[in-house]
Amino acid sequence: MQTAIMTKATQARTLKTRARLLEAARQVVEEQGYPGLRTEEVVKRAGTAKGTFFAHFPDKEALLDHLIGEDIDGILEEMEALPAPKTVPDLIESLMPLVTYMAQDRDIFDVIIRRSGAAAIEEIGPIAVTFERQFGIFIHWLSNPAFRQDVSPDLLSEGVQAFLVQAVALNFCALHNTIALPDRLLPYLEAWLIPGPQRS
Amino acid sequence: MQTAIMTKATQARTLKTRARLLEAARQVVEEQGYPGLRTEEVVKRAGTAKGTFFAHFPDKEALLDHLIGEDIDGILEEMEALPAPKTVPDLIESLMPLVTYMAQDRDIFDVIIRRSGAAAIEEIGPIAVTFERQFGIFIHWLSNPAFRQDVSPDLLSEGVQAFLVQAVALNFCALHNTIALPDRLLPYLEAWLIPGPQRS
DNA sequence: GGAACAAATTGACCGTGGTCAATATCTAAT
DNA sequence: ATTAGATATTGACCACGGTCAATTTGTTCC
Repeated sequence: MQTAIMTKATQARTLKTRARLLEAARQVVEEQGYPGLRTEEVVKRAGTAKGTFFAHFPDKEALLDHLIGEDIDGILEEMEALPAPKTVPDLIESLMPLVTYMAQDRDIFDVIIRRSGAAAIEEIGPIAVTFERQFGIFIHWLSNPAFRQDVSPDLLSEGVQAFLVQAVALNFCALHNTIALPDRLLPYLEAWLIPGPQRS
Repeated sequence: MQTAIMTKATQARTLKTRARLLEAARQVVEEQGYPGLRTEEVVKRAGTAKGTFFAHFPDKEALLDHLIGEDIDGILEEMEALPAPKTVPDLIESLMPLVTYMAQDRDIFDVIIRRSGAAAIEEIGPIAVTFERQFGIFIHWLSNPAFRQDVSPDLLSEGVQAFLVQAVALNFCALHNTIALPDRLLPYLEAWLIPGPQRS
């Protein structure tokens, strides 16, 4: 029987292998950090051949996507538990775990940026999912009279993401990293979320 | 005599080699585009050994930095010749050459982002320079009563860069690329540059 | 059990960026 | 012209991500 969707067939083995690969990868990351993650090492610890790795993940970045996605999900978990911030400094404080995570390593940041939007509809990865989730949190937070009301919370949310990325990116830049992340975010987000009165 | 700074010594040869490498690279890019750029091919056409390439550029990305930097400089040249835009749609139109260039290819975009801030003070690359130049243009454009006056043109300029990057990034994302770049930029920049009146 | 098919696994192999000790070339001082 | 010291060039070599035809393992039906 071959109905339209028939996703049965050998799975127990596959699932175990995948789990072993992920566990091994976690271990390596814990010991050497993300920059030290080598597929060869993962495969060695998982006790599989290299080809097996690439049968489970289209490329190394897909593994990073998975791992980083999990990390970010954990952070968002905490963020969701927080009360909605009512001032910009509060907002920044609530954002800091996420920001610090993204700012920890240049390569991680690059992967996050590259994967934050899916490259094609079929392949929305874990990081892309976390960005949607993040987006939702921001919308919720920004639907608040404490912040500007002349544009939609959706738009505000996109802007916060844009400034957040900009702040972290500048932080990696020697020319501009003398200023701490929260201090950089403050003027951005105040101007974006609570614009002052126009002159003229 | 070994004074503090003594940057003399064998140069004619070096300069020629470097020029050959760059010329070869340009040729390859013209024929195959940036994605098809292989150091081996460059080196082959320049008639040098691989090691020579890496004696002239710390890594392949440094070459890309140089080439892309030149491209962007050409675009900024045109932008500087333009009159200062007085409305957001005008601004967007003036920005489009830059935006389209950045949006042409995912890998180029990644390099641009990674290099737009120097990784260390000593190594400000061509792309980083173009971003400073860009920044200056924006400041000039935004020092205009047509745009909001409650924050500095510097801050406005940083914001424009942030939104610009965000728009291009989202454009690479299948989930969000149904909307054209100028249409995506419009709400961002109107909300950023001409915030409406606050309610309350 | 075993035949027949599907799916997972293997590891030798490749492409490409990047390294480095050895060599060739240049410059300047005598 | 010769020598010494610096600088540029070379190409064999390595690291590491990724491929694929061959093989093993699992499943299904008789």
